[in-house]
Amino acid sequence: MAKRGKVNQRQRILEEAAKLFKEKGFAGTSMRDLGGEVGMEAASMYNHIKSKDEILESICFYVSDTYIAQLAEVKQTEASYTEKVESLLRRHVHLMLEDGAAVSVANNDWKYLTGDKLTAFKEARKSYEQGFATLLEQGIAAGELHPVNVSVALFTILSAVRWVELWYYPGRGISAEELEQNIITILLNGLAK
Amino acid sequence: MAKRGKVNQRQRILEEAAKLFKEKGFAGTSMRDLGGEVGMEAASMYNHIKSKDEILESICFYVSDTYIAQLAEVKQTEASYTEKVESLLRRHVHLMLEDGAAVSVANNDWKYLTGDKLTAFKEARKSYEQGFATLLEQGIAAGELHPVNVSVALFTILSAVRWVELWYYPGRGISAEELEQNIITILLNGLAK
DNA sequence: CCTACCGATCGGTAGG
DNA sequence: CCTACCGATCGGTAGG
Repeated sequence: MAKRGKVNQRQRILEEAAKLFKEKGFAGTSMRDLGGEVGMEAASMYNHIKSKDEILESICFYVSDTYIAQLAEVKQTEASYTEKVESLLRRHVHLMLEDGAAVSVANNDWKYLTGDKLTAFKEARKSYEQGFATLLEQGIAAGELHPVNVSVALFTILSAVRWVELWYYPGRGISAEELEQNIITILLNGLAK
Repeated sequence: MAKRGKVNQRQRILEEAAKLFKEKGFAGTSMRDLGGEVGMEAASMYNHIKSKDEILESICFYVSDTYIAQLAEVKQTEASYTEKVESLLRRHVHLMLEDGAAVSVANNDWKYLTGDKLTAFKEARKSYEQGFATLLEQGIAAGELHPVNVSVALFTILSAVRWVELWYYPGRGISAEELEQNIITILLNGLAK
């Protein structure tokens, strides 16, 4: 029998919640729905989590923390700016493939955060965007990248990856590596010959 | 005094609903919230609409109908495939700028459609995607576009435009024309030099 | 971890 | 277009 510690059960609740929130939205998912997936009465889950809001917070900050850590990793690398952008892009695709439900929730349901948590999440996101934008600016200044509007480039890149989670599953007729390479080719080299 | 016919009031309800659904999600918006924005009791709106679900349907199908009409327009044009793709892209950005809230709802809240309407919406979307994909395939076959995976290219393009509505407002330090041109440059010519 | 239950809020209807 | 109200469902608590 697998051990069912408090931590494990909490983790299970968070994982099932991410799947349900992605599918039906935070507001569209009831604690009774979630209980059904976890195999527990709604009331029983309150032994492992504080509130429905706290579940959302855990998922959103897990994602924003990961993004920020990845940016820091890439920044301290010794590589050209083009390579740094490419590397960050690959990490985006990877996280999407590994933890797509959580990324989806952080992208779409962060707006249901409240108070301090909402403020903190917006700040984390802004700080990540600033860091990424700086990378693009440096790449342009160094003559490595086309002199496009940095904000437009930033959001185009960030959005371009978001569909992956809705579309990709192994056995799609394309491997994860090919998927990644295709996205990078389109964004770095463009569609037109 | 402006005339307040039944049709006008219905239109106002749909417009306010699109804004609220975008902001708080379909499930997160109550009919009382909506009544507050429209300036009417929740119960009174039922003289103009059949149900909350019907509001969502009207918004989603307005958007999918528009997309499909734009695709048909572009397809019958005499132009290179690259130009057709560019033209379709420009229309995407335009609709986003003109009717951002509705586009946002069709992108994010279509999942709350039910029964026949859900089926019909999915089919409309699939038919649009097929049509767009065919354009890309033809462009590749003609040697105009890089030989990338068509599905990957399609979804990368469609997603790359979605952030516009969340970010852009006149006075952003960039005009609508520049915005459009930057997005097209990035997607067609790529970021790297 | 469950049963029983709370006050609040939901979409929607009746009747005027 | 409003008042009054319906049954259903919500997030969450008490007590065991």
